[in-house]
Amino acid sequence: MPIVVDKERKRAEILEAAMLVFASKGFHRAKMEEVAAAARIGKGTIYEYFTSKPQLLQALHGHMLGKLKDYYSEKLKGIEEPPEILGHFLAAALASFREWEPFFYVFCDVWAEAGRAEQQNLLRMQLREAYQSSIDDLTRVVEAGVAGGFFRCEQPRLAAEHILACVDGLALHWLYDPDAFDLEEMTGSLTRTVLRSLS
Amino acid sequence: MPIVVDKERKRAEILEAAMLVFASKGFHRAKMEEVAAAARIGKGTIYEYFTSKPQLLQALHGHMLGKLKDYYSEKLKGIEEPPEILGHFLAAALASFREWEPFFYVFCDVWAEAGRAEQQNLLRMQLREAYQSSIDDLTRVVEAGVAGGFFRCEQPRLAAEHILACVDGLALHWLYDPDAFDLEEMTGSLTRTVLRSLS
Amino acid sequence: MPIVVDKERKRAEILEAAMLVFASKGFHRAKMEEVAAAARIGKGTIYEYFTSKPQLLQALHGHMLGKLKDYYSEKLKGIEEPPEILGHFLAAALASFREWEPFFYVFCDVWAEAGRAEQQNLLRMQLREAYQSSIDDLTRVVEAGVAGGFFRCEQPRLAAEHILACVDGLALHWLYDPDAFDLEEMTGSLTRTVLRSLS
Amino acid sequence: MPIVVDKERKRAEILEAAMLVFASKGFHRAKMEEVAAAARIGKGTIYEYFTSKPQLLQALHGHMLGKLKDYYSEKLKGIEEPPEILGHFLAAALASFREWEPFFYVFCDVWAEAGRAEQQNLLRMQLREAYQSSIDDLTRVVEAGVAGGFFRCEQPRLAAEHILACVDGLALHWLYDPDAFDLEEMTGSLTRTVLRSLS
DNA sequence: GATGAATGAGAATTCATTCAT
DNA sequence: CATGAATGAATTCTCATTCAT
Repeated sequence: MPIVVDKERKRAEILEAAMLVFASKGFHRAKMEEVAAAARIGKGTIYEYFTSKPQLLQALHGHMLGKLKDYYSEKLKGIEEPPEILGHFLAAALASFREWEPFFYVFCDVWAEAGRAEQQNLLRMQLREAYQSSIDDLTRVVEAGVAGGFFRCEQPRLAAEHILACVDGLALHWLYDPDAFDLEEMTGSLTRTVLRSLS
Repeated sequence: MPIVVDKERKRAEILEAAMLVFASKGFHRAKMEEVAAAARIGKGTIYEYFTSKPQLLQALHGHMLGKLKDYYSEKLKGIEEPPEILGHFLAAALASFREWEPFFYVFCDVWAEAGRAEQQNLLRMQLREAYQSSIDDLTRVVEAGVAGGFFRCEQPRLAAEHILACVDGLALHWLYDPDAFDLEEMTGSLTRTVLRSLS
Repeated sequence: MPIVVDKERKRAEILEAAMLVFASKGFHRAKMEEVAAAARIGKGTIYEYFTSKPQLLQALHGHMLGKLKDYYSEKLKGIEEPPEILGHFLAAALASFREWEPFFYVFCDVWAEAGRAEQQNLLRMQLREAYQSSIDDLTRVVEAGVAGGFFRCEQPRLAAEHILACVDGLALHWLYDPDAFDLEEMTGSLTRTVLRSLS
Repeated sequence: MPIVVDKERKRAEILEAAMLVFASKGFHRAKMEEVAAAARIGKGTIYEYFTSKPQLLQALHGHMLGKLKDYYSEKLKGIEEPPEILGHFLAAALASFREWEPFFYVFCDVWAEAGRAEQQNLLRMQLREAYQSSIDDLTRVVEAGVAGGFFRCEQPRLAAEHILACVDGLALHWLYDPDAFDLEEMTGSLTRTVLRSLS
């Protein structure tokens, strides 16, 4: 089914274009026309793939979540021991600040958009689910670590929350002040702190 | 004889109105007219106090930072021992999620706006300075704790970063999913984790 | 397949509409919406062809200069003898007061707008060039008349200035007081005076 | 009645301020507040002396006409012979281009404003009367010249029209292109042409 | 399916004017 | 009288979206 593949590819191209444009100009300042230009298609064509600008952002968000998931899968492939998983996760997370910087700018737009509850607010639901899912994954790692005798932790889910919150908070801080701290140094420091707090 | 007006008070009233309106509708969806209505003044009057909508957001951000500072001063008044300071700080921080919820919504707008560098981008600079200042304060607490024999910590500044990042990340998560965790439980858990990581 | 439009024709239609609207209400009192309505298009469409209201005026000015040029070319076609050229020119000029009355109203707006130097002030430059060009043309006629033994004139350029200034001044006066003088009578009188001053 | 004198003086000060502001920014771009600032009074005070912005322009126009009249009276004082009067008038007129440059900018605004007939349009009537009056004066000079045997002229009023139109046209041209011609040279040339055309 | 010309709802901002002091 | 804080009508310009081709 080559036509379907083609459609899928074009959709992805639009999303990539949207990401770059939204990241550099901000969701509200970016024009659909600019996204179209970046995707090398006509303005009207976007509407063949997405119903509206907010929906495009939501789709982009979903797309980004998927790419992040792939990124982590890749980085954590074959790693078995919970402490190691955590270490690699943190390293991957902090490394992503630089590698996926545009993502984080778009995330800020998502946060700003998802904030106010509206007609269903799919964006907010999507955000929530993504968070839940991440916490779930991380909680499982911590639990596995406890089960395997690596960690000691009475409330694994709360610990997972701490870890993820820390990563998000650092991302935000780093985004607005890349000189605030050294990413490599921070990776080491954070890993040590997290592992120590679980021992 | 010209009408005498407390310009400072009126300015503050507009800022309070802007905060509520921006928080509930989002910066971009909110109209200046709505802010004016909320402040019970005419549309044009806002421009006697602020030069533009973005500048109003920036001023609001500064206003909010000031109020948060006062809030923390109040909550930490008279507390001397570093571990206690940290505990009260964390309690105050998590309590502020609920108490100052509108602030956090506006912060999301600020993050989205501050992201893209424009004419100087005062917003970004203001954000950066506020962050630096918070980190400085927290670092000093950790250092005092080390000096007083309460804590052990080789890189107080990085520890301060961890703590602040964690708070911010939790705020964000809680904002979009108030059921994600119980605030009181989290306060205890976070305090324990932080204090343990410094012992 | 995109809609094919004769952009040039549409542009001209907007300019014609703008001329009528500006002429009847004045540049500053006319709304873009009125121009659009007169051109039977949507408000936003004007901005597909012109970047701003002042730019529309400038474009209109250029358009009018072109039409005036065509008008004179037409009126003077095939006339060879310098005295005859001058006579026909003056007749055409005074006749244009009535025929192109809207033009002159718009010229008043142009004069008022072009006055103050701003970002380059294309309007002023355009005005200057048009004037220069007219003076050049008229000077050449006078010179040809001198060369052909029809006229005696030591400073043809200054003479050309007199003639053109006289026409413009009369236009202005007639515009605000059509009863000030009889156009036909004035045409004869002016022609006689000009020709006598060159003999 | 010192109070009345004071009122009159203040009114004149506002008019002088308005002239400078209107001349430099244009009637429509100038703000009442700027006029007030230039007159060193409060914004509201203008309305104690003038009922509206258009009325201020109209009053200013009247004020300027008066000053011009005084200027010419002064320049032509004691001159009796019609040819000399004409010569001095033309010299004064062209000299005024430089000396009273702001006047001419404001005149452009007046032309643009007076153009469209509205509720009575006092401005237009004022303009017309001023023109009539000038033509009358000039006609009388020509007639006196004819009577005195200095000139030969069958239609003195039309001749007066030519002269005045020429001056106005030159003013306009010079205003937008001060390099178009040399004022002194033009004065001589114009005087010679005018006197010759009347001989 | 793709396009981009056309659209008009919508919002920020301006500024002449008013009027309480 | 003079003032300048307050106002809101008015207008430009933007841009997401539509739809004829």
